[in-house]
Amino acid sequence: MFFKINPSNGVPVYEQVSRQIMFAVASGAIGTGELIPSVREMARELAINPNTVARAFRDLQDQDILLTVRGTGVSVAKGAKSKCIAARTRLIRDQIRSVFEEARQSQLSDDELQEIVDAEIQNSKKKKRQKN
Amino acid sequence: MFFKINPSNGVPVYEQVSRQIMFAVASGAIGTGELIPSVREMARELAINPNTVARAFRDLQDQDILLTVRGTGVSVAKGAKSKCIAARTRLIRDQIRSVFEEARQSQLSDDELQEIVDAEIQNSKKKKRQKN
DNA sequence: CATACCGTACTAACACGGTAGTACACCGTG
DNA sequence: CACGGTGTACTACCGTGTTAGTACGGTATG
Repeated sequence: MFFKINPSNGVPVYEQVSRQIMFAVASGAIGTGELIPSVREMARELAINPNTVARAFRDLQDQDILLTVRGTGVSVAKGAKSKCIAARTRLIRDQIRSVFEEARQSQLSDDELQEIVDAEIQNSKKKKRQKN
Repeated sequence: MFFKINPSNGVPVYEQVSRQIMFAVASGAIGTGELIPSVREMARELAINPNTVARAFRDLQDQDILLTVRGTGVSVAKGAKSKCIAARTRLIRDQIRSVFEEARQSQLSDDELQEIVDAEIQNSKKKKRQKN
């Protein structure tokens, strides 16, 4: 459970946290029923405020992705994995759609857009290979 | 000079304004030396505050893209077009890179990412055709 | 029962984006 | 010169994201 937080990203920190948890559940890094690190511990690891982590937990709890037991901790709810996989796909797709939309209205040519996308997707695959 | 502002986009309004002006210069919609609408007029058209427009103007002026003459108005600086074209490409590329980066770290598979990208780029081309 | 850890709730403070309103200096035109 | 339009500067205020600190109730463990 070591993810990265970018405080100057525009994206609220609490949303970055909830996304990363969702991603971990989607990829199976955290399994159903498994306990996740506590608010305080995660806040310490990520060097952010416990309240910010708590907010992320609350959001995920409202979506029935996390299940919290007072005094014990927070675990992954039953059926959360499929929800997280769907949410992940939706999130990435919406972002891609948004960028393409902006590219379109900026009068960037289809060819140039395709060129950039191809170059970056190759770049991304290369990084993935380096990581593995 | 009719662009769209999305106040609940996460992207600051003043940045949306400066981007749209850059895009207009890049695509040739506004030529070098040409006067652009005044702070107050643009604010009225976009239904936002004049201060927000003024901030966008100031940013572009600092980048030597706009040239302001007190009492007269704001015009497009010489050599701004190539700057705007470069900035546009950089902007789109950075956004795409950022999304791919998030997709990669979310453990989304290359195949699934490629699938989403292909579908959305087709979608984008279709919209462009509809517009023309 | 005592302790430690858990999630939760609350208030105060700060930074930033945005709005609102006002005032000022400059330029073009009549 | 007077007037209107221009960009600019400034203060005040609000909403939101974030931090900081504190306090409370519940649970596990000894």
